[in-house]
Amino acid sequence: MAFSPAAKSKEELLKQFRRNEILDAARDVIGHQGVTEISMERIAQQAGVAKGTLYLYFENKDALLESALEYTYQEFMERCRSAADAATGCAAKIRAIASSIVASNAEQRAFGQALQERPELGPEGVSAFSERLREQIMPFVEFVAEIFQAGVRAGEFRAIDGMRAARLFLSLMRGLAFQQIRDPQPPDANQELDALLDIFFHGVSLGGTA
Amino acid sequence: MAFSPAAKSKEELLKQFRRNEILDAARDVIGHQGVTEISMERIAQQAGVAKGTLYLYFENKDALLESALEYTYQEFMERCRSAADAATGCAAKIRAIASSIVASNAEQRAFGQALQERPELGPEGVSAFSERLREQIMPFVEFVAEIFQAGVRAGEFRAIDGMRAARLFLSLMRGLAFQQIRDPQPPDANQELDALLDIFFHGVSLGGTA
Amino acid sequence: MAFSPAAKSKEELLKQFRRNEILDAARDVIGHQGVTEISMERIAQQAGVAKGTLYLYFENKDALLESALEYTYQEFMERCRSAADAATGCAAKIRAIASSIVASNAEQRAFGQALQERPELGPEGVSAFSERLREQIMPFVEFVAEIFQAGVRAGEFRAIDGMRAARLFLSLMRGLAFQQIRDPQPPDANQELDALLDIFFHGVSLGGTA
Amino acid sequence: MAFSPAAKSKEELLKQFRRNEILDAARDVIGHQGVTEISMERIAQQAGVAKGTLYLYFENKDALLESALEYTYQEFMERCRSAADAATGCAAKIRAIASSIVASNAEQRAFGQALQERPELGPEGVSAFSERLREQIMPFVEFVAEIFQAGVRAGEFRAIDGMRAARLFLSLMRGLAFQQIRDPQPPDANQELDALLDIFFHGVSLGGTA
DNA sequence: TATGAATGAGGATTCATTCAT
DNA sequence: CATGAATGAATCCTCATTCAT
Repeated sequence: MAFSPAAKSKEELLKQFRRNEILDAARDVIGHQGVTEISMERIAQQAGVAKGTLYLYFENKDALLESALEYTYQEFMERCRSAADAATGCAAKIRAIASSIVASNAEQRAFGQALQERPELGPEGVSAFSERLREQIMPFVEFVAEIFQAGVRAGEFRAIDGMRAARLFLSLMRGLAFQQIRDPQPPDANQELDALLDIFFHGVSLGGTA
Repeated sequence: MAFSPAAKSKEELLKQFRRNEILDAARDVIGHQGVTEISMERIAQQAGVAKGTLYLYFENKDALLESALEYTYQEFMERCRSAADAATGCAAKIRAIASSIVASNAEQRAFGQALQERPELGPEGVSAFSERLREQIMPFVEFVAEIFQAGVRAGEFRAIDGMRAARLFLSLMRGLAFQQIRDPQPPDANQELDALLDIFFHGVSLGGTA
Repeated sequence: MAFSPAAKSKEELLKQFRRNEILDAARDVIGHQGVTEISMERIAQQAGVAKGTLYLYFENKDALLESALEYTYQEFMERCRSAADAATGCAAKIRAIASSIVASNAEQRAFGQALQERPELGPEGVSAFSERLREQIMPFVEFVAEIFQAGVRAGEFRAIDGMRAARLFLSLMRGLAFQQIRDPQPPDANQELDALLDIFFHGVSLGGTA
Repeated sequence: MAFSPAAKSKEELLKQFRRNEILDAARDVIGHQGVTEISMERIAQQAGVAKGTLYLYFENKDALLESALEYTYQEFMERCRSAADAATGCAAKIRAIASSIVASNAEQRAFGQALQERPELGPEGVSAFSERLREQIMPFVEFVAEIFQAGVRAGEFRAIDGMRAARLFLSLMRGLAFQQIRDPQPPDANQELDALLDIFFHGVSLGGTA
């Protein structure tokens, strides 16, 4: 009758493992078919399980996709944080994050999708879906914002608003991801990145700060 | 108007008018439900016509959506061009375009959607759909790029690549649109725009041009 | 004309004329597309009138098709009767009818269709449609039957039942029509007819009448 | 059975069984409504399954209908072959086939439909559909033709062409089926058959072979 | 009388979800 | 737990029919 704690945790682990297998599969499918063209059938195939099994691990399709996006985001944001932590100086941290994003993007085209945040779910934010994604992403945006703030305090950056800089920076990265994904023959990502960061850091204007 | 090319007879005009009514309806629905969640039923309701009527004006759903996006883009790009032409100086032209976009966005939330270029169609970009949209947009991107080039030649801007600057600028605008659309209580768009353009023009770095 | 019974006023005549034009068009379309694949649109195109106009002359689609089949049958049966009347001897009359059918069939592929009597309308004879066609055809079957009866009385034919012989004969003709219509490279119709009539007249058995 | 080729596992058998249940249902519906007026809804009702289930067993409506006709034809032709094989003498084989057809027809009114070979698909015969049916039927027509040829060689029949005799014979059977199906109060099928075969075997002419 | 734009019921097909095994 | 056959709501699209002009 009584469960041995070991057995229990083993089942827990197995469950977790299965869950992640499914999320990996979902991410792959997202990467190949885009977020909205996905069918449960296809995810099940990719994960090597039966359709019904998906419902043992996830409430429904939306929950699964949401988890898959979260999962991808988490991994990606983790990577960015590590890269930032390893760098010295705020500009360097920003560059490190940018490089991480470019690398993630190269590895996981799905990320490019995820980054675009399922805009088809509508601007109203009605769907709990996009709401929760926002919640996921906000801490990361704030993390980047703080780097900018620190840079301002450290005298590395102008007196800009951290959040705005963060958003502009991430828009830039999204645009780059977009180009790399959509362009049939995209230019070298790192060159492109350097050129864009140059503009981002120094502005387009000739005269420097007003 | 850009969308009623040489409409002669009364019937032609009426047909054109109806067509545009439907496209308006589609744009509204896109604005409220996102591109992929739309049903013909819903568009028909919004347009105040029967489902079958849609098929008198458009081959099928994809053709209708494509036209609706084109329609929105055309109108929007037209507006931006006019604003740019009316401004003197390259920086001023860019600001004028930015203001147009903010205004368009305020009026037509659907535009925010359209601007995001149907990413759900998948990374492959295979579909003739997204391909045609790219073709629509490219001339506009080049138009903006040329403004930057002119600015460089005129000594208003640093020696930046026009296309990259244009893409960065449009990413910035997309990010702003995104914020305005998604944020439940977005900050004032014009203030926000000014702050972002400040960063865009002068960069985040303190030292000005390297 | 057989189908304009006592048309008096000019308007009546015009109406009758229009009606027949439409029926011709319908027959042509039937000949090209089969009975069930026909659309009112297509008939209207062929007749050179607007869709709505069809409804000025016919209650609905079924009534139109029914009339078109009747029209075709009438013309065809008329032709067969004339041919039979012109021939001397019962076997000769039968041959004459057979030749008429082959000729009609060659001219009007639609006839082949019509001859097959819209079997898709179901065996139950539920539809008033197939019922009325039966009524149209019966007199003609009886006309042929009487030729056989006369042949029996005249000593030209064995003591067979006229109706059965008529039905067998018409089945034979239908089979021939079927072959000519469906076979991608049908053999010469007249040769084929002669061979079949030979079997029909003399039977397959070697010994003659038992 | 001809329709369960090498069914091994229990699941295979079950699947085969379900498939046949659906085909039976389709055949019934064809028998009642004709080939073209059928809806998937109706077939599903008759089979006692949901609409979607039909698509688990058949690609689409056309594939289902095609299979249903094939299924009916196969069963019917199998039956005719068995009857023919069991009979001695060519005339007897032909009679045996005729009896089988009459019996099949009595049991399965749908057969009468199927026998009429979907003429609504139009004279062009372009559709792969009717093409495949032709391919199904041809071997059977040839089978009957060979019986006639054998009869000629054996001195039972006159020097007739086997294929033509076969076609005439099958036309006769079709005509009989038609009568039995359409006539509100059809005469006794066997009496009718005997009378028609009498004409078929001995011809209508008095004089025997010319 | 003639038109043809508009209608909307009807039908094929898909796919997320359930549940008996 | 896992399965995958079955379900049926939802969606696109067609086309016979109507009716304002």
